[in-house]
Amino acid sequence: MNHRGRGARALEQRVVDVIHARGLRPGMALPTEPQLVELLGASRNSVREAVRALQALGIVEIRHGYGTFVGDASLSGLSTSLAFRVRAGVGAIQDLVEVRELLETGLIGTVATDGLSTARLAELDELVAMMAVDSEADRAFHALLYADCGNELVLRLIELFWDTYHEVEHVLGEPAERTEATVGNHRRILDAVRAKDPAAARAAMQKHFAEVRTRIAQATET
Amino acid sequence: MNHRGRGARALEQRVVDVIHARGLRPGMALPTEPQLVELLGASRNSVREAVRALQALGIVEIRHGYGTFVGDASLSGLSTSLAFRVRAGVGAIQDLVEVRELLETGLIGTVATDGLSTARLAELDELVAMMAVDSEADRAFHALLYADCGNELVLRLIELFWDTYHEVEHVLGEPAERTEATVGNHRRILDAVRAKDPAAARAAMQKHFAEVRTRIAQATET
DNA sequence: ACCGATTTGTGCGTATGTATG
DNA sequence: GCATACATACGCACAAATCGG
Repeated sequence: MNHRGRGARALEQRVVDVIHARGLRPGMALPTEPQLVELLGASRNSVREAVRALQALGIVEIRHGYGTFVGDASLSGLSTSLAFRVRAGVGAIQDLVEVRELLETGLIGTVATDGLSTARLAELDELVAMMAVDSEADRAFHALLYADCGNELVLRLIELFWDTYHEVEHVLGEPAERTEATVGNHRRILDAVRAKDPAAARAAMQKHFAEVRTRIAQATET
Repeated sequence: MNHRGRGARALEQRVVDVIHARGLRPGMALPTEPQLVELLGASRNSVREAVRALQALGIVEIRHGYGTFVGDASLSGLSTSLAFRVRAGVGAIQDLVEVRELLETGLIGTVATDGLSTARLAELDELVAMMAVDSEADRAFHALLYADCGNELVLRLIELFWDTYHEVEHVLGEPAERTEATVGNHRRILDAVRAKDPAAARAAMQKHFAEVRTRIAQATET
């Protein structure tokens, strides 16, 4: 047994340790490859592979011919991993929607309790109106609904799941028509938020996702 | 000279394409490095860097001296990315815990409604008993609680957020003692599930996370 | 328990493309 | 345009790990 742990992953961690030890912030430059080779006592290949792995996780950002910089660890790694997962798995689409439902039904309760500004409500009204003809309005609606919840992570996650869902929806399913039912569901959600009625908001959200699920079930059966 | 597309990311995608094209399922072997070199027309180092990036995302699993295999995209490798994000100040620990709370309070309702087998309940009883002395029992409890929910994705996500939380907890805070209050909260959750009382289960879960949040608030103030 | 084949891990050298000054 | 520094890519050789005979 190596007291250093598995060689491959150990190097990645040591690069991260260098970042933390030097107090490097996102956007700042890492030591150059020769410097990392000298610091970590490993060959160029090993260092490069470790840095490449960290790039896949969004921890560092490599710019050709310029240098390696600290990244912001965006959720792009989760995105590609999820995309692979839904293509490999069978029931993965339902799982994806169920996660969205868990997050959004929970969040809509707090949003409805706290309430939204009249300006924000007006923006959402407009998005609902456009939803019948513009599929992008749907995404914008869900994003804007939780924009003020103060949780950046859950915002990114909802956007990420939404994007992944629509990628695979287009690949493996029919183009979902923006039916009157969909628009009506979103309007009910918005009305409940405007009335500051958390229970009604949750119920409307559940009804919305229930219809999404049935639409998926129909598409996957064919 | 080289093929089109950005060298690094393009190779990763092409390796993934090979997996999809051959219908490789998780656990099955990828072509060997020399074969990938032949298939993709790239050097061995480039292929290795691409595969290492995929390993960081859990898409493939590399076993020294044996081969490279399709991974299950367990998302466990992404905990370092999320942990880095939190430590870099991009996201907050509270956000992380809030996402866990949203997922688990939503899930525990369905679990309590459907009920669990007596065998599963006995296992959970045992984990609660061990929780006072074994911190790993806490993770196992939350994992086992939703093991039968039929949603593999949400399971992995809960594991991911739990691992990330405990990584940053160890780095930036004191080792959290398994207090009697923690054990009691988990017992209350379990009792509510046994009684098939969704409302009580959700309430117990919220109480659990409320105490986690206060513990975080105390740690971040110091 | 050893051997040998296979596969991944590591190290080194060199050439090329790219951004900065 | 030129020079410098850097990342990128390629090729080769050897070490380490695993499996099956």
